[in-house]
Parts: sequence; C-alpha cells; structure tokens
Amino acid sequence: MRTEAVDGGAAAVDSPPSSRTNPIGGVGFDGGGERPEGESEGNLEMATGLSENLKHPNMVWEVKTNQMPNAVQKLLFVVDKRTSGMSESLELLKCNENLPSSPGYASCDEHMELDDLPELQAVQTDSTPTALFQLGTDVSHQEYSGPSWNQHTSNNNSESAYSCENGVNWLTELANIATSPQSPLMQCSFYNRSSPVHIIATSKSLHSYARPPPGSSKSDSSFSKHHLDETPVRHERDYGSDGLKLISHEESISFGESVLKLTFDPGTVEDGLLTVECRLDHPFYVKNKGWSSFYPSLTVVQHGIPCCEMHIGDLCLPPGHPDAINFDDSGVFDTFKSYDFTPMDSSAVYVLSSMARQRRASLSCGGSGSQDFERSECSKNCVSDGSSQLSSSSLCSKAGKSHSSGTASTMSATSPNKCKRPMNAFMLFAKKYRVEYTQMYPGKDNRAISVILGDRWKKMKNEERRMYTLEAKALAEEQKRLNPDCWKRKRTNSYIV
DNA sequence: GTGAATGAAAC
DNA sequence: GTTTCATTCAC
Repeated sequence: MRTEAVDGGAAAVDSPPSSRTNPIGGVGFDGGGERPEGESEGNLEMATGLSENLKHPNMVWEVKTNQMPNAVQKLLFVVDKRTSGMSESLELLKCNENLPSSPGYASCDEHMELDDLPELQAVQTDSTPTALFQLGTDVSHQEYSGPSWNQHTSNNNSESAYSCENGVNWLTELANIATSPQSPLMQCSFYNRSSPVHIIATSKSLHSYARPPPGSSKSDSSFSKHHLDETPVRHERDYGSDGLKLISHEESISFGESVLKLTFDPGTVEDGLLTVECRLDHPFYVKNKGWSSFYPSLTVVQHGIPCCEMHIGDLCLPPGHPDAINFDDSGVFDTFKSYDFTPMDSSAVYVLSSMARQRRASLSCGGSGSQDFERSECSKNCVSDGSSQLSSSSLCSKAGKSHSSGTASTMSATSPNKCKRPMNAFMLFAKKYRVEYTQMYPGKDNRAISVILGDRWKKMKNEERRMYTLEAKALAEEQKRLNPDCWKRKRTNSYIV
C-alpha cells in the first residue's frame, strides 16, 4: 500500500491492486511467508515517521506481521500544502495516528459534547475496500463525489448540515471536514469504524493468522484472501468488546525515534496478544480514566489532549465503546479552557480550544476567566477524577492535589497566582520510575530511591534521555506561555497573602 | 518539614 | 556561582 499526495492539495490513500488493503482505513497487512517458529503472537507495528519538527510528523503507518517480519508496509500520510490556504491547519489531518483511541478520535467522541461539532451519527459499514481518500481545499467533504475514503459510511449522513458557505471560516471548515463522516477521524464507532482503529480492529484476523495454524501453515494468499473477503465488521464484531488490556510496555528506538512498544491482551484466548508500536505521546482511551498516555505532557502539547498517565493493566477502550461514553471526561475537555491558543497555533489544539471556548461561552458558567483561575479549574478537574490514581497531564498535574504540603500545592485557592514549575527531564524520569524502583527495592527509603534514580539517569544514553528532555522542553515552553513568571524565585512569604 | 536526586531559571 | 523548586514519600 502506498499513500501519496495528489494534485489539488489533496491527501490520498491509494490502494494499488496488488496490495492487501485493509478496507477499513487504508492500512493493509502483508501476510507473506512463514511465521517464524516460536512466535505465537500477532505483531502489528505502527510507527509514526517524524519529520524534523515533531509538531508536524508525517504519518507513517507501518505494518508488520509475524508471517513476514521483514515485509513492512509503510503508509505515509501526506498532505500537499501547495494549495494556498492549506495552512498548517490541515496538518492535523496527517498527525492523527488514528488508533482506536487516537487524537483524532478526540474530536469525534460523542461524550466530548462539543456543542459546535456536527452531530455524530452511527456509521454504517460495508465491505468495499477503500481506494482513495481525498480532501481538497475547494471541495468540502460533503461535496466530494469521488471514491470515498470511507465507504463504510452511511449514505444518509447529514452532509447538507455541514455545507460550506462562502466565507466560512477555514478552521470551521476544517473542523467540519475533520469531523465529517468521510473523515478518517470520524471512523469512531469502534465496531463500525475503519482506519486506525482498524489497526486493532482488524488485528483479529492478524492474530488468528499469527496463531499456530490449525493445520499446515497458511499461505500468503490465504491470508490475503481472508483479509479481503471478510468485512471489517466481521473482524470487529467480537473484538475488543471488553477493551484491550495493556500488559506490557517498553520503549525502544525505531527508525531513529523513540517509540513505545505496547502489548495488549484482547481478553480472548483465540486472539492472542497484540503488540503495537506507537509514538510516545500516543493517547489511548482508558476505562475509568479517560484519555491516557505514557507521556501526558507530550500528548497535551502534541495533540492538545490532556491525559492521565497510562499504566500496565489499563483497559483501553475505543471512544465509541459504551464504557467510554459513560465516562465523564468533561474535566479533561474543560482543560482546554486553560489554553489560550491562537490561529498561529494552527493545529487541532487550536480548533479544539476554540470549540472549548465557544462551549464555555455557551455554558456561561461564570466566574473568572483568567488563566490562573482556569488552571485551578483544570487542576480541580484532574483531581476530581477519582478513578485516576496518578497525575493527569503534567501541565495539569497534581498542583491541585492539595495535600497538606504547603509549598507544593501553592496553586490552591490560597495562592491562585502561583503556578508550579514544570518538571525537568530528570524529574519526569524520576516520577515515571520512582514507583517502579520503589517496588524493585522494597524497604528502601525514598531518598535512597532518589540516589538510585540519579545514578540510573547518569548512566542513561542521551537518546534515552531525549524523550524526557523533549517532554520537559515542551512542558517548559507551554508553561512559559501560560505562566511566564513560573520560575520566579520565591521571595519569603511575599506570595502568600 | 526534611531529604535525596537533576536541571532550569532566577538571582 | 548560588539558590530555588519542580516529584515522591518515609521519616
């Protein structure tokens, strides 16, 4: 499979005849060759090819199977920016990795209650393989009559409701496009959707294929046929009904980038385990926690999605999952109130923050509109997330934890103007591994753990530290923007009224 | 409240 | 160059 830009400022997902294209989303599995002995686990790897600027990664889907580990299919999602007006705004479309709980889905969660988003509709699916996805600046999604990105969409979608009028705000149009039924971002009904989710959704077949074959090993063609013949719905129907339980994670370097290798347990014996590679900042929707990632602060900066910290045992849900819908993540969404994004941000973050602002205005909840107040709200929301044991985004961290420590929780109501310094790279590392080390060395005092952590930190290679440094920088930049005085050194008692 | 680590930023 | 403070929690 290949993806390439086409003329007219369009992004296209082209599926050559020879590719074993997964009909639901344009990611295909190349099931060729024999499965290496001893491997019983499906291995679906996804990687996002990052451009030099992390903010604007080219999305590269990479699919491997155990049957043919050396055969890697890459899907590069490129947006042609030649067309005027195709600002960075559209880049969000290529930044979405579209995992079941990918950033793109944030905008399509019914429970997000985005007042200004088009109403979501159940997406019908059919089995027709998708050949092309195209977005043009002058053709709004509802007008597009060519081969549909998502042919699993309902024909009776309320397209007319989203009609683009002259002079419509580009961002609004973008939002419409991004949230249209045809948009890959909107394939959010887990059981119906295509795209990323497909990664997991269709992995059932991959898994089944990866399992020890009932008889002789399956051939490439059989796998291919199996894939093409079955509709996504059939794949997804009984897949992940209870979510995917995260059972292990590790960080590794892939294509020069730090990636997370996650292993999920679908919960059914026949499905085996699912191994996925994704970016460090990839958010997942976790049962009873909401959006979560291993690097919440990176996620909020990269995708604008405040997250809780993800842990082993977390149950990842697709946004369309009933449990996901029932989870009240309004607090997470309200976090967007904290960000004062400008059109210069030109990202999904800006779009979402704008929506959040509109929503806030419509709700007219009153109270201070100051950032500080909102940050307090943010903290409160994070803390109020009782199901989340650990911190939410570091930007929205435990500042509001309000335990007795007077110095640490100075962002409380008593000193609303005080914000906490963002963590540096080591602190992020320490926070992440302190628990692990504490368990590893039971009985060790926390100070001793700190020594071990410091020692470990010094021994780490630069590339290993890089992810933390990156996250720390992102945090610092964000904090500077939101609170330039954050690093102001304490003048004794001066900030305590 | 202290301490133990590291690092960024203010003094 | 020095100081402060981010996290964490037993003490």
